[in-house]
Amino acid sequence: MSDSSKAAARTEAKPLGLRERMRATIRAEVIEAAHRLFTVQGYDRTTVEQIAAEVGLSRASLFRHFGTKEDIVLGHLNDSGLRVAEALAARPEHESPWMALRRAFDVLVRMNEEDVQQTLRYLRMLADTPALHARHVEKQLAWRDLLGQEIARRMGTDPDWPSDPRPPALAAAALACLDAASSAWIACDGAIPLSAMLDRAMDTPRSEAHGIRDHLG
Amino acid sequence: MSDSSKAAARTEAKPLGLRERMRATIRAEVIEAAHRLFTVQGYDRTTVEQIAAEVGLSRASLFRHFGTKEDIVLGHLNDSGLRVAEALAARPEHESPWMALRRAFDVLVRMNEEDVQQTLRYLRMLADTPALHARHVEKQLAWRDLLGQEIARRMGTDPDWPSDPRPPALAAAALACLDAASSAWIACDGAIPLSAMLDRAMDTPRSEAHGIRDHLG
DNA sequence: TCAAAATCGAGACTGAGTCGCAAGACGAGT
DNA sequence: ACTCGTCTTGCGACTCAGTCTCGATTTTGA
Repeated sequence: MSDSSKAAARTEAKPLGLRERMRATIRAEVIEAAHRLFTVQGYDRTTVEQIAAEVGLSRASLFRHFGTKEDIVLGHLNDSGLRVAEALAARPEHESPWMALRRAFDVLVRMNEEDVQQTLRYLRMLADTPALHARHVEKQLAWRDLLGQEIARRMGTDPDWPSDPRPPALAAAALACLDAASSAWIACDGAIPLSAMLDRAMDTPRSEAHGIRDHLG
Repeated sequence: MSDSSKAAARTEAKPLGLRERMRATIRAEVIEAAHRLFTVQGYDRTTVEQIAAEVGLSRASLFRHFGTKEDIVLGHLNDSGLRVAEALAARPEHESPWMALRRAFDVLVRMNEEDVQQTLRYLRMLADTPALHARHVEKQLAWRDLLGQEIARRMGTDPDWPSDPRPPALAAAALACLDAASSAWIACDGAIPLSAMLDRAMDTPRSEAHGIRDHLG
């Protein structure tokens, strides 16, 4: 009984102590303060010291919560990646990998639609801050591995190709389409829905090659 | 001592030599010394100070030749990107964009084949050095813009889509395939030719959507 | 209530990248 | 050949990100 009650207590009741909750609160506070400073002064002109002072923390303590300055901005992307991966795994088996990827991205589309103006501002900051640009795409490499694994499962393994480049290539190509669609989306100020951009971008790699070939006959 | 001899060599070898010549010589010297140190100690454990000392320069002066530490390793990639873009522009007009991209990459394949072992070592260092990973990805963005422009020219502009995501999506997808092919190539120690990996990776986005479906149907 | 564990602040330290200044090389005019 | 304005180079000093240690404080679990 003590086992089950303990297990129940850990899982059902709040295993989140004061510490955990405080940690989450501080994280949220830091992110908000940092975004405020970033939008006013720009990312590069804002020092970690300023952010720490804004929330009453020391520089060193801030680095305990966020490993790097970039994590303050990009930290949540890890979560997003996991959610996309879950959505992909939940797609029906008979769906083609490419279409499953397209549908998995709908999770992001919905998240973006929750507050379009906010998202536009955020993506714009990413776009015109080179330091963040590099990290942002690096995060997508993690996504690629996540998605590529599921794609590989769906495609099956080919004994002739011990290291088959196709699953990661497919995942990365889809992410490239996502990026291009996002860029086009912010370029037109969200006038054309992100979902439409994504449809058009992801229709390309699949239809273009043989489409053109058919054209040439 | 080696400092003075090297300094003397630099100033006496070309007393009337042009600055550009000197600059190129120094750049080459730095790159060679840096690569030597990197392969021995690893990228992260080698400081710019060490590299500078190795070639008899001050740290600050080294940064005058290479804007960043990463540029010492990745500087030549800008050139490579231009060459791929040239190769793409030189492809016949009737070729499909996707195939033209595939053929443009042959420039890189040929470069890699010149010294396979050297290339493998170089790519391996890029692969397992996170700091370089970020820059490597950033270079890909420059390539994407370069290639995307030519792709857009070939595809023509659609007045309905002022910012069409398809050209950059196609270019980025191709580059994603290139990356996946390279990764798979180094994963199998070059046992399978890079060109074959690239063929397989780039065949994916085009054939998968209907190819797999045909397979399952 | 008490002891172990985790967190925090402070400060020193490393290393990348920037800036301003002085010294040297180049090219042209005399 | 001389010199003057300009451009390049080298270097010391500086900022900032990120790491580490140490001692003090707080949370947690019993």
